[in-house]
Amino acid sequence: MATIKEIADKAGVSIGTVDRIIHNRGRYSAQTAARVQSIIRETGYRPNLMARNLSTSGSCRIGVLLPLPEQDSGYWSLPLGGIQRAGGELEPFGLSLEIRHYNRYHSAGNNSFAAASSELLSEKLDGLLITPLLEPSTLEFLDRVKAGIPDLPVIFFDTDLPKAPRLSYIGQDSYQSGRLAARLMNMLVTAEQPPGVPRILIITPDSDNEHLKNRICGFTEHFIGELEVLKVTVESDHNLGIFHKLLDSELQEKSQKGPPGGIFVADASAHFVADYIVSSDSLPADRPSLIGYDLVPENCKWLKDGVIDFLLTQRPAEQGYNGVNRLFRKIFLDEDAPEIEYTPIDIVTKENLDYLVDRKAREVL
Amino acid sequence: MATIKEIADKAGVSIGTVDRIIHNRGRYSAQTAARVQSIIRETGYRPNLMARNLSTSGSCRIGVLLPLPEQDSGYWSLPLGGIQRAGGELEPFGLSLEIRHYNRYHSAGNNSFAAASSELLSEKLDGLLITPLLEPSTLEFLDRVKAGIPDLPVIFFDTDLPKAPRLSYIGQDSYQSGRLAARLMNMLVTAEQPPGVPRILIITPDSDNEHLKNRICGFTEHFIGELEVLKVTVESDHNLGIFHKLLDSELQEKSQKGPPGGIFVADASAHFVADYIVSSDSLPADRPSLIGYDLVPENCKWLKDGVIDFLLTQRPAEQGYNGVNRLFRKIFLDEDAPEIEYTPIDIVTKENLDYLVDRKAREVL
DNA sequence: TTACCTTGCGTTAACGTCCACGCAGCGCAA
DNA sequence: TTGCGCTGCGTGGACGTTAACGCAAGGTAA
Repeated sequence: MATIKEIADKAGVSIGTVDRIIHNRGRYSAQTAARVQSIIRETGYRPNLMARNLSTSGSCRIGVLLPLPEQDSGYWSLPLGGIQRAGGELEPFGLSLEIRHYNRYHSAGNNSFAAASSELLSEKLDGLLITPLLEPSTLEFLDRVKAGIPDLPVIFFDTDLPKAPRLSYIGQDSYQSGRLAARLMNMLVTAEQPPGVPRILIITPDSDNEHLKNRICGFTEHFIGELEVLKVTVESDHNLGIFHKLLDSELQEKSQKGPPGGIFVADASAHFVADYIVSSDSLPADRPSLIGYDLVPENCKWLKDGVIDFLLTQRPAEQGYNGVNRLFRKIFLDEDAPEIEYTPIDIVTKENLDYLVDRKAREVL
Repeated sequence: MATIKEIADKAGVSIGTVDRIIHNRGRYSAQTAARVQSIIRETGYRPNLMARNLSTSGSCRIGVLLPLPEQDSGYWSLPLGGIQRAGGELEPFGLSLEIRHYNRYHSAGNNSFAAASSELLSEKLDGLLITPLLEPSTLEFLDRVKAGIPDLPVIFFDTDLPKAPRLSYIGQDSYQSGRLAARLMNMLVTAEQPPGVPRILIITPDSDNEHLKNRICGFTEHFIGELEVLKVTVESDHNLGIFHKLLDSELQEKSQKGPPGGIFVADASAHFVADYIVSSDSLPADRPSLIGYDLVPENCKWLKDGVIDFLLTQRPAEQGYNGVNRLFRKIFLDEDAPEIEYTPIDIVTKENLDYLVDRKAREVL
């Protein structure tokens, strides 16, 4: 591999000049620049990263901004796990993380987001990984970032804001996962239920979340049978009592139709429904099939117990891990990340759960 | 972070002495060694990897030994993809790979394995990643390796040889995946078949492969219904003609029992069965359910077409990727790998296939 | 005694890159 | 004329580690 010294020798200049040309720090003539550039191209020179890192005592600080880990049934601890794993693995190479959380349901003024983002702004960052759930606040934050550090690489994960100035997005195809849920539900209800057209309940918080809408859209377009959508309106985070009351009234009111053959829960709160199912007397011993999302601890428990039949998930830990990794490689190696990266949709049953939950999370169960 | 110089100052010796103690290269007294060691512990000193790598112009050469990529319906190109991806990602950090293939069905004398392994032996290697399918040859090879480079880190993937002197194993829980296949088959045959006890065909090459045995064991122990095992004896690699003849005779002889309700193919050759199903007149329009293994291109095609219902897989690309990564981190950072690492069992349908197949493989389709 | 080990250190030049300097030559204004 | 700033370079130290080398002090054998 060629070194700066060799380039310098070939060009008949000193390493200082080559270095200035490479980093266009001025102090060279256009002619020498052209000569050196062409030699660099010819030799296929690439800087030695070890030397560079040693010399600059290269630190790569990545700011991370995501909701409080315990929110959404603990969903956010999953990407957080991946983020921290990547942070640990890349620490020997000079990476450090600045992780901040915000309350995604604290909408009145969004002080929580503002505080967390301001903290990040005051750090000297080389990259930014964020979940842009609160669109206006995020855009405002990015404006301020841009004013301070003009071309800071920013990666979104979980949710996209295509119009925002981001490097790339790592996330999920929620429509397709809803479609897959429908296929599985079709199998379940014809296999385990009495003949006849099954009635299916779709449970979703009444939020304007794109993912939830898309999952439900994918589900309804591909499910064969009668569907009924039950929106559970929750002001802030979910809550067991609310769910139970809503499900009670739902099943009482519509009891003439009989119990549902299956329930599709579009977010991570399937465990609330599972709680309800096992504790409720109004449902027959022949439980409805239940499909939900995400490997939060409570969901895993009910999957193991057989109350939840399937959990779908789109590898939140991998999203976090890849986000950090991509940013690091962008900053450290100037390697380009794909603009959009979808993580695979996993189908989880009690048979393959164990190998999908990482060790730390498994200890909780 | 503390440096060697700081350690040396605190201990009242020179950096040369500290270095010799760290690498126990002799030339120091027991007392100074003890003093320096304790200071190292106190300060939590860890060597700067950039500097080390720069100084040694550190290269990390990993030898890889696996079957020919096209064997087993092209299965081996999947881990190979992961291996090459890791190789590319870690190349900036000084990693280089020496990849050699062998013919796993060339059993008479196994010249192919011998040739490939000898080639690797003549390279100056820092680590070894191998698929030990041919046990005696592998053990012999490892003996020769050990004679040359006493404690070369060796990682097995795909298949384990617990008694061999290896660092760790990265692979799959094949029993559990068979069990999962049984659960899915139960759902399929009760959902899509006429009522009554379904008859299921299990197809497997008559090899002594542990994975295949375990998958079938897991399947038979958890399937509810009538089972019939059909062993397709193949001398070397699979072959379409053999499959078709065997299936023909199978279905002719036992036609009084009616066509099978489902077929479970325990290895990557489900696509041969799919070929047979669509081209055969002896089967009704109502096709048997079909569950197979692994995302080889032909399997993916039939999954997309709906002839194969489910494919199970245990992330072969991730196995290869992790193998290289673990070795690199062992060699470069002296970081310990877990002794056994199981990759998750994925359930693949036509709905989630796209995000599980990497770009290069997708282009083939 | 001389010659030649060994032990226990210290010194120093790499490794490739970055960057703060230094310096000559030139133009320009006071 | 001096002084100053700019352009276009070269020089050399630093980053932390490695490993070759040097060198006394002491031991041993001839």
